[in-house]
Amino acid sequence: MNKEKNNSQDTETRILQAAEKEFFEKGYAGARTASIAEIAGVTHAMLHYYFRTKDKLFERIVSEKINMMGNIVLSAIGDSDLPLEKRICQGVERHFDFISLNRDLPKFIVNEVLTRPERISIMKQNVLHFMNNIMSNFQHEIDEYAAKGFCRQVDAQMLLIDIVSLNVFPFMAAPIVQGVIGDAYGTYDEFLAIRKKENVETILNKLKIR
Amino acid sequence: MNKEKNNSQDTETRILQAAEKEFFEKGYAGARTASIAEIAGVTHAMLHYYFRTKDKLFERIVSEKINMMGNIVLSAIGDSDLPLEKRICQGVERHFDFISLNRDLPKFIVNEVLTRPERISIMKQNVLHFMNNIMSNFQHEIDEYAAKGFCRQVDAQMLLIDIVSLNVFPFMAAPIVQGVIGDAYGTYDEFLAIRKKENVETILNKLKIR
DNA sequence: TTTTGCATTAACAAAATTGTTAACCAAAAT
DNA sequence: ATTTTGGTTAACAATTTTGTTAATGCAAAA
Repeated sequence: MNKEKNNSQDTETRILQAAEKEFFEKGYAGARTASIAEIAGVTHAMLHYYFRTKDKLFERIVSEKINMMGNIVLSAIGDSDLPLEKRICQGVERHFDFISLNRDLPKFIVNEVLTRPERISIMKQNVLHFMNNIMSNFQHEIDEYAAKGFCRQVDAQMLLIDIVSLNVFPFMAAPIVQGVIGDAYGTYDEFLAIRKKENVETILNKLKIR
Repeated sequence: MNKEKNNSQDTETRILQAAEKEFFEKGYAGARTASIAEIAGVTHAMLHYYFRTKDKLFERIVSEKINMMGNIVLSAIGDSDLPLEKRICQGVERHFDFISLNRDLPKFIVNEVLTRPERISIMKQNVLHFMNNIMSNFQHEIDEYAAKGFCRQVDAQMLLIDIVSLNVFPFMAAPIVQGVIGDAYGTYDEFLAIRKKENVETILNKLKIR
């Protein structure tokens, strides 16, 4: 009985959501504007009405995701007001959880951002500026702990790369990993829970005095 | 003076090489048969003459690469006739070097194989069969060393995933990593050499008794 | 020498994909 | 009441991309 009203806001966001799904699954080249429109439940002329071209629509998604990628990396460093071990535990876990909630994001970044120089530099501008400060503080904190003999003198940047490497891989290569492990750890999500702890351990191990 | 002879062999392989380059750079959807032909230096009708369709040409490349992927993973386990520590050092290093020589392979596998169920199962068939035997031997060896008190009782599968994670990431995410580290380690290839050692250390650390 | 088979080419056809237009409609503004 | 505005649609145009065909050349076999 209640007529559908003219809902410009709604269709725009529906197109954006559909576009994200399609671009994430198939990449820019593989995505079809007609599919996006179909997923969004609108005619494909609407897509062009709102976003003009496939390219402009894509850029909308990309710039959104480039920002997310900043958080994904920074979240791996943890809160600076916690003691070092806690901080690192928290950092690894938060980073892992972040990716778990955005499982296709790393692949998208690798394919659609890291292949184009302009986008790489946008990402650097948005992330790197923060990063350097935070990282040098982080390195200081490690150095202090190491001076007191509480941990080894590890390189903060290397540690960050370790964390991201370990956390990203089980999501990016999920089908292979699943093939290798079989059901030895239960469902894949159960494996991931175990893997998360494993990664925390691996990182803490690098810090511990032998 | 020496006339070019009818060189069917040559043009076929030229097309294959060009196809590999194009598919690796742009993926299936982004690749253009006309570009492939141009890179190969032949008319694009030749491409269809030799491989019929873009799809068939692509499958040729994919099946070749699926086999390489078997090696890439298996190389991470090392030679079973070496003592455990040596074996792991060698495994990590060989795996790292393998990827270093095939830097675009992991991305290609993630995008073009892991997204299609049929191809995943082909890969599993080609890799998994070997893997299980080798892995269970590997686990046995670890267990023996651990029983003697020479190392910790670690999970072989987890260790393998650690190795592959750590080794693959600096290549797949090279532009970001480069952005983060800047020139703190010299050129990127110099960084990679350091990173290789770092990865060996990280893995050995997981084995060492604390 | 003629014929046969294959490689090669250019031009063309077919299909898929993106982008545009003109007409239509419902609601708000005048 | 009528005009205007913006969303919506269907049909169409333009472009890009894949795939085909008929004609040509050329080297080795018959």
